[in-house]
Amino acid sequence: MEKNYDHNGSEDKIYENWESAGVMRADENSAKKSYTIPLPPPNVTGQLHLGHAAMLAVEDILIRYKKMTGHEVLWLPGTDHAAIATENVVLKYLEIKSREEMSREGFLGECRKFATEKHDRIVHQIKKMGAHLDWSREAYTFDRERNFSVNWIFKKLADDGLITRGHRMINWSVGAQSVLADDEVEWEDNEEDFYEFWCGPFILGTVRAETKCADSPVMVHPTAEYVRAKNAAGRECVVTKKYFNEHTQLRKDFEITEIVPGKKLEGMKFEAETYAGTRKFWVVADEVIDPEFGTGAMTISASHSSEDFALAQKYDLELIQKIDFKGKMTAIAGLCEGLSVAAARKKAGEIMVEKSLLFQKRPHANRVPKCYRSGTVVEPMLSPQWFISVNKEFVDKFSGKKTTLCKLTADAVRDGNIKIVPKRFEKTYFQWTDNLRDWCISRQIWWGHRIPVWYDEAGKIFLPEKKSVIFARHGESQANVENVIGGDFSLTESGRRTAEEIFEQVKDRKISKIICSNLKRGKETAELVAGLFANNTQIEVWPELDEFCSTELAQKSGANFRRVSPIQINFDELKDESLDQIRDRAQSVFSKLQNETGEVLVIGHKNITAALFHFSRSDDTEKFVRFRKNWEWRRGESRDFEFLQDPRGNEISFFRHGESEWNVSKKVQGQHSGIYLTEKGKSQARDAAKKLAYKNFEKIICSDLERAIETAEILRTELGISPKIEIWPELREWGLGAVEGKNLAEAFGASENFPYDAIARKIEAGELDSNAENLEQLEARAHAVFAKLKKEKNALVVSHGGFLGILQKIHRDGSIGKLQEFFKTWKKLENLQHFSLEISSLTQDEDTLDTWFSSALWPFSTLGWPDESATDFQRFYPNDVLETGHDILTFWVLRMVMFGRYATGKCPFHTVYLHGLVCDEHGQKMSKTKGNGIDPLEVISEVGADAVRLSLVIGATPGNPIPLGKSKVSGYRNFVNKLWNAGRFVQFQLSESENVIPSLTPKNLSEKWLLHRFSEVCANVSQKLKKYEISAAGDEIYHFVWDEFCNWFVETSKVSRNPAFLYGIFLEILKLAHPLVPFVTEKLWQDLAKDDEFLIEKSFPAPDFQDKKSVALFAQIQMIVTELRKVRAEKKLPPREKISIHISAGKSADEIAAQSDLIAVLGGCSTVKVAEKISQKPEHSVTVLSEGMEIFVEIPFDAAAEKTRLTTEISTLEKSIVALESRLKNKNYIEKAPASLVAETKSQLEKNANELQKLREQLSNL
RNA sequence: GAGCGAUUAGCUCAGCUGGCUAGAGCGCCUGCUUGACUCGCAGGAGGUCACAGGUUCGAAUCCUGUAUCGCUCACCA
Repeated sequence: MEKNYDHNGSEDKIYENWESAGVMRADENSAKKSYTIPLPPPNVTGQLHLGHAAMLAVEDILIRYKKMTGHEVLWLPGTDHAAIATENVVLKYLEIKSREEMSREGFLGECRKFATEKHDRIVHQIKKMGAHLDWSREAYTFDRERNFSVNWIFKKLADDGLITRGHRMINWSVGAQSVLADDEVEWEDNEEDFYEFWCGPFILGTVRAETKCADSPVMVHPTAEYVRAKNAAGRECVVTKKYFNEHTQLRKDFEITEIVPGKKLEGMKFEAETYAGTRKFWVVADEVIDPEFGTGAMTISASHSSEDFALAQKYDLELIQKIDFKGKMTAIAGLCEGLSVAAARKKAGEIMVEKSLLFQKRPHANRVPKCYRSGTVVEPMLSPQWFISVNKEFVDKFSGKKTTLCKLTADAVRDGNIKIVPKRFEKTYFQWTDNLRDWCISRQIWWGHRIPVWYDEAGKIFLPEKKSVIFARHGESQANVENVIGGDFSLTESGRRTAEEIFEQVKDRKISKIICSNLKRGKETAELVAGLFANNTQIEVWPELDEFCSTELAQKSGANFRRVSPIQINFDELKDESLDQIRDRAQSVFSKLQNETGEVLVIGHKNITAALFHFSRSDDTEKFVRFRKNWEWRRGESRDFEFLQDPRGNEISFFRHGESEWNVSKKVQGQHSGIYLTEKGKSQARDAAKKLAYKNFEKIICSDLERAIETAEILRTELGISPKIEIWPELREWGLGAVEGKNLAEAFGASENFPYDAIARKIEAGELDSNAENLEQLEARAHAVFAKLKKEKNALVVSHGGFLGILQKIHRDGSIGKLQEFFKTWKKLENLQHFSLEISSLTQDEDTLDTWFSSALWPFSTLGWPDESATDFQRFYPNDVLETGHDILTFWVLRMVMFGRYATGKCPFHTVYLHGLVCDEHGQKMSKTKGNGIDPLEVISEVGADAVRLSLVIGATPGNPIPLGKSKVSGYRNFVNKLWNAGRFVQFQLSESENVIPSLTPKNLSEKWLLHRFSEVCANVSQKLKKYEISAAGDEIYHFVWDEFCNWFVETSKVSRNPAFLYGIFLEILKLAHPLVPFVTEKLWQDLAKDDEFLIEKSFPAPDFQDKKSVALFAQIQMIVTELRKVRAEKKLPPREKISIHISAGKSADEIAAQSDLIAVLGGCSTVKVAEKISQKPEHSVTVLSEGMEIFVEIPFDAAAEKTRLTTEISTLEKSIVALESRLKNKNYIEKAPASLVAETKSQLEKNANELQKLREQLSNL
């Protein structure tokens, strides 16, 4: 072993070993109690900083401790896509100013590439800290799985009416042409002109003179006193009394006519000139007006200030945009139109002077919001945004009670279900929950979860649709009986009966279609189930639903007739189809399913269905293998497969009326009325109705011709849901004029069923009479129908063959074009009874969601939610502890609680532990400009991760700044090295004997003492960790190892060698220290312990050894030794020079005498004589008192020096005696203080008095 | 402007529900090439616990006020 611990040589290797051995993976099947911490995901493009390091250290200690105390721990890692931050980094990296320089897809591609590249860096850095993370479950806030959760909760919120769209003030950076988050705005102190100008009789004040061109009401304070004054010229003036008194000019020129409390001003109306024209004003009183500020009156710029906007909403004022998004004045600014804000302000001032509106201009200290990126001014602007209504009531699915998101969030902490460490942050938490405003979740950036909202051309809003497909597993096949895997076998008798079981489960659903694989057992089951439905439901065979067991595997198991459970499938061995291929197949099935309408029943196979369930949300093949192992599906069992589907535009179904009398007699129908359906036509309508039953039509719209109305009525009756019928004459068949009623052959010279070609030719050629509709008319009618249909949703339209064709053609091509060509395809569709058209197409909202939206789901979106039956969710949710920096309590923690309670009904964790900001050793914030920043990776390579962890954890209390400096770090490096060297000592001792078996049986005094102390320390550490007093726990370990084990015990062990115990206790100490310093302890464990397991797999020590007597005796020995050392130091005796001592030890003489060897070695004595009482003090000796004993040390002494020593000791003793006595003299003390304390005081006094007595004797004997 | 926190040794900080002579690390001073470790060992000096009141038998600890510093939020027509 090296003399100094080489962290660089061992840490990475140890971590690799942990990882490859899989010790850090949480076993979802374990029976142990779970303990879960979600890792706050660092920015994927970020670098590890000390805040991360502190977070990792604290969480790792908790995780390792819990694991060693018998928990199944899951510490789930991941990264955050950090929307705005990443976008900015990528912009910089690409050296472009704005993302608009690229296409959306192109830019996102660059972001994705960049994020993937940087991902490995941050992950590597996290590993450097020794974090015991389950990398097999690594997640990313912007992957497919998380996107699914995001959309799911968005949909849920929307369904509960909690998502709204509204206007809201945003920070608009004119320079960057982008919205900024509040924390991206920098405030700059500025001295600006404060304009005070006339507005009718009022004098108003503002810095932003340019915005005062279209304000309407004048706001005053309701109870403040206003002065109404008039000058000789009749000019009126209304200002607060204070303002009036402060301005000599006003006092001089104006004469007070009236003093009015504000309320009387309310309702006052006047017309007044502004710099941009005359406007009407009225007066409103509101408390928000500060009568002390300015003139005590103001007007409202609703579109350019958030406070004003709030007022505008309160008083329902018109919103007038005065500045556009380019930072230029709009037309309302009159002469200032088109000017920049700064120029407009100057110009407005000049106009005010011209119009003598300006009363005065004075300097005013102001703070101006600036864009941190472009440095330009940030304008508050109004823009449409999406919100979560946090104060709106809804019915909580879990409690069944009415509540609000805000209440749910606050109550989680208020009811004690979540504890915040340190507690004082609960105040901050409540301060937020009590004043929570609607959460604006939309961001005008590209890198993020796109808002799952679509609009049609009319601006109507569409949300994703929840869709459910029923899956049922086929019945038992011959292969099951014969224990063969794969192959194409038929159902057994019992397998055939499974169909009835399936039917029972799904009979009440409106199944429109059954889909099955191309394998016999699937098809047969499907056929049997279909047969049980009265209307003989349609079956579709999808070969892509075939099971994926490989033929090789089938042969293997088939040949041996050995049962191979799917759980034993070695996915690497799948030769026929790789995991990647299975994934692609599952995903294509998924997208095909999305095109299905109505309720669909899929008869599936176990493995491919599992793949479908998994890969519909995820691309991760490794996770699929695990998922599959936990996924059970009984034969015949049905399950709902729920997913979200992008909305389609408004889809309208069209239906051609059934066969009419004239169809049979082959007469031209056109718009001729009085034609009715034949019996065949009626039954056609009834059949069709069955097929359309799943659609839940709200309305049937039909033309006003009898054959259509008749059809509509049959449909209505058959559909059984009584949609109303609306008659639209514009849905009539095209009008053919004079030929109507004639025989087809007669009219068009064609006897075929329906001579479209001939009709088309005639219409195009204009050969029909003027009563017939021409192409323009037809086209206009079709467009009118579409325009009207856009307002409908879920309607069924009953019209006529020819006109429906026109509608279809126009929908596809925009115009009729050549009818003949069109009818070539239409002919093929002649027998078609119905079709659907998407009347309007949808476009998705351009905006993305606030990063915190996806982060808020982190504690459960990583565990399989929204699938609440997911193994991980069942096993590891709720989480236990959420540990993070206190600065994001309100941003993140609060939102996790909100979404957690809302989406899962449970608090996502029970404890929130907040660490402080890491700062330098003088408490200064670390910053690049100050140059006091510390790069954790640099420090790790200098001193090792263990030392860094200790530095960040010890001496840090939750919520308070964590000071970190070089000296602190090197101090803990020294500790790690100390531990290492203790290990070296142990190894050296072991090398001196053969086959030492570690033992925890103490044989001598110091071993008993140490084991007793070790028991105490373990208990204390556990206690402290339970209370999250990590610093105190670390401190205790630090001092136990260094002071008690190294400095005392190792020294004593040199006196009486017992390698077995030394070995045993040292291994236990390694376990104790492991959560704190995992690397060095693991290294020592591997070097010393003869054990194949890693240290982390061992139990945290919890010995229960008590021996108070030995502890007391050892304390006496320690005192003696310390006193001797003091004497030696004072007398400057070199260690080589041994001393002789005599101890007068009273009753404990025998016990002390038994330890004289120990005293001799530790105290550097040549002889140690112990007696009950030594009556004669040896010559040339110094006397020291310790624990009621007298120790005579035989050394030449200097009487003068001895005198001063004794005098000072006497005086301190006297002082303490006075204090103790005065306490005991106090009656109240004796009566009110606890008896044990009083007794203790008494004995202390006695002891001190005794010592004082002896010291005085010694002094007099000198 | 509002809220929260801090003020303890030269420096950085512990001190949990009040209770022996207020602790640690670093630094400082004095010794020591003791056979695990100079990234060490032994010993030592150093504090009116910001200030002023109050509660209490008893206050660094609880309460009130003052001062200084820090953090967070809001941003003022």
